[in-house]
Amino acid sequence: MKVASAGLRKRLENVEDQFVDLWNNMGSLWGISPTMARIHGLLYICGAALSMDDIMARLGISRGNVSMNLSKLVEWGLVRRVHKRGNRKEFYESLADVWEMFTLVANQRKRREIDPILNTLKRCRDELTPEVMGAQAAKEEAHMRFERINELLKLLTLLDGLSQRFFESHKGLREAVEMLTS
Amino acid sequence: MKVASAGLRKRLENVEDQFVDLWNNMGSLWGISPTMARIHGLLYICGAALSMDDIMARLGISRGNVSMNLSKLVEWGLVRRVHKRGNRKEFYESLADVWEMFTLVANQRKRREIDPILNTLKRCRDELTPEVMGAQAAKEEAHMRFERINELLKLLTLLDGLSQRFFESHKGLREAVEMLTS
DNA sequence: TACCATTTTCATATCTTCCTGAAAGGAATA
DNA sequence: TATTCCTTTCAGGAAGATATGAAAATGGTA
Repeated sequence: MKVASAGLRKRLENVEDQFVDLWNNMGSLWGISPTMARIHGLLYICGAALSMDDIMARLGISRGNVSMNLSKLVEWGLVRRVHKRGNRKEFYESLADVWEMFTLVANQRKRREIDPILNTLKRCRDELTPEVMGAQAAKEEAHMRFERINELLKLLTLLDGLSQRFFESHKGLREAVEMLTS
Repeated sequence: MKVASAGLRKRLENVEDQFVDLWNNMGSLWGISPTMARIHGLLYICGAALSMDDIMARLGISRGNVSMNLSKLVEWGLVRRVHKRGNRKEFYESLADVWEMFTLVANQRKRREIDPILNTLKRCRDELTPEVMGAQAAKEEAHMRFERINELLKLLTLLDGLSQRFFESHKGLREAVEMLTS
């Protein structure tokens, strides 16, 4: 019962720490480096605009590290820079809308990772067609490989379509909710 | 035009190499280590049962490495051991059904990674309820954090439900197809 | 049981990724 | 323009993840 009657500040910090740690682990799932995730986690859970020094102190991370990861977060669009008038420092704050955050990441990963994969797969498949291989394409070995690649393409295209549908805009969210509650 | 009239074997190897390489990159997406992915890629695209020596030779990987990664693949259920009678060696072959492979990985990652995250999140949320915090829970700072965690939980629970629906069984596949073609 | 073929394990080496701190760069103020 | 405050960059180092290869274990065969 060590936090039974702890001060508010202490309790909040306790929750924040747990959350940051959780976000840290989730990073790999989102394809985000752990430290980047921790910083973002802190900004999200605090809900306030923090300065680099705040973040350094709170997470025990060096200045350079914070700086680089913050710029990546800004690039991703998960975090935005905030100027406070009368203060030279820059502050940073996270998007507040989880759905927006999620679709941002999903769409970017699709573009950066999924689409290239689909293209390579198509190239592979095409190298096994009769147009390219001539009579050799009919050989069992070639045909089987063609089929396997094709199956994969069909599945990935399907998943791609689904994710488009759900993550492309805010409408997807509503649709998803309806789908599960109907 | 270097492969214009190449031998069948050579052409197949060429495609196989591309595919293995692609799989290697996809590994990170599936939460699978690159080498593990390469081995699995090779087994999938070849569609045959290969021995450890085959794999070592084809991918240029050491025996110990192949051994360890193969056992992980077997653990995951993506690859099965095959005994050929009259041959002491063990052979390994990949599942052939891409949908099955996908659901296997999805379900396992859910269990290993998503579920623990959901639990931690719930714990975090509960620490911010009036039951635990008393009057402090009403403070703006505490309430805001509670809301943010709750929003996140709602979204993740939704996504979790969707994935359940799609990846739990073969029915999910049909449903997904219908959804996109309707 | 002794032998041989094969696989597994694990200490060590290698590679990659990430982090630090100090120096350089920028931009607001005086 | 000089000064001050703050941020970015990056070479070098630390930590972590992977791979190797040889020794130990396993399990079939004679």
